[in-house]
Amino acid sequence: MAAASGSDVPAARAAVAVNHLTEARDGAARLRAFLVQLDDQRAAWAQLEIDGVLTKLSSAMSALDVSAGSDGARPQQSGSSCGNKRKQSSSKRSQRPSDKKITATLEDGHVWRKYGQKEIQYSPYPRSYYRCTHKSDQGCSAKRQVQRCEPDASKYVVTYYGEHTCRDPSTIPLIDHATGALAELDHANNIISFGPPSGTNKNANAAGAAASNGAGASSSQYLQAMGGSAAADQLSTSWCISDNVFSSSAGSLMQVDELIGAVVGSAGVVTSAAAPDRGVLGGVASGGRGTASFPPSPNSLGFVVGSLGGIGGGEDDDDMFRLDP
DNA sequence: TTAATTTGACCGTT
DNA sequence: AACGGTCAAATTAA
Repeated sequence: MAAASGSDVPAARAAVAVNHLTEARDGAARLRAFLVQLDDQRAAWAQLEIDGVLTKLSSAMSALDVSAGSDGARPQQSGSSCGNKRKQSSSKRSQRPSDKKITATLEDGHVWRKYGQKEIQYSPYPRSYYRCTHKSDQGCSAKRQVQRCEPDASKYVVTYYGEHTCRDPSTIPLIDHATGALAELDHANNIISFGPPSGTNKNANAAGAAASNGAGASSSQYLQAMGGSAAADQLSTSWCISDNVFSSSAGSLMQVDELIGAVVGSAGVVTSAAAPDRGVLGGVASGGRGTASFPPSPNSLGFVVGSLGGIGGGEDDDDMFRLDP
């Protein structure tokens, strides 16, 4: 690459600038690390912003063509001093989310059933609780919570808990060959699978339903940003894996996780490979009556799942696999 | 009629 | 005692 460093900016001044940039980057990284510890949707939003700042800072540093200590920002997570969490009792409350993301659509390839909604303190928007539709069917323990994003009401903060153990075609996260994240299906082998394993994506009846109105408006542009019709073959919602940070400046889908370092360290930020979206959109638009509740899960796919003769007991579900002393 | 959503009550955790 | 997660009866939609 053309060195050209000296011609535009005097080396001395460039060094000073880089020094400041480095400090700024470190500060931003620390702030982000702090935010990660907060389990707040606003914090998540702030992280997104900080990611952008970090990217810019890195770019600026690169532009100055100075290699300012690549160690730069260290995550410093698990704040040994400032963030001492209590205990992690094995209670229903402290089930840690396997994934958390800000998204514009509620559609994620799985079929959910809402079982509750609560007003949350200090939050203008209620939180909705969903569980996998196949909980009663197959005892699938996956759950998710959805809440409008406070800084940007057109988006949602979706937090996932547990993994899908159901075998319904519509809920099987197909394997992402790119990542090679196979194996998942293994532990659930004992289940009979109907129909073709992959090809049968029921591309939702997206039926352009898209631009319906109000709420939907802003989401359409969002979808477009996410690459439109990403082949349905990779809707892998990467459970627990979470190693990607989607943060194209235009704003797209990002995963909030504790992988601060990944972003901070490198200038070039990842690219989104798999948008866990199927091009369905309905979701957002349809709901909305008077109350500020969430739209029902757009599960228009009528899938008959084979009954697997008694999986487990059935009723007392609720506590997933946990035994309360 | 069945299935999904709504909504207030209940209960465990903090 | 407050808050948040879940239950379950009532209601609505398909």
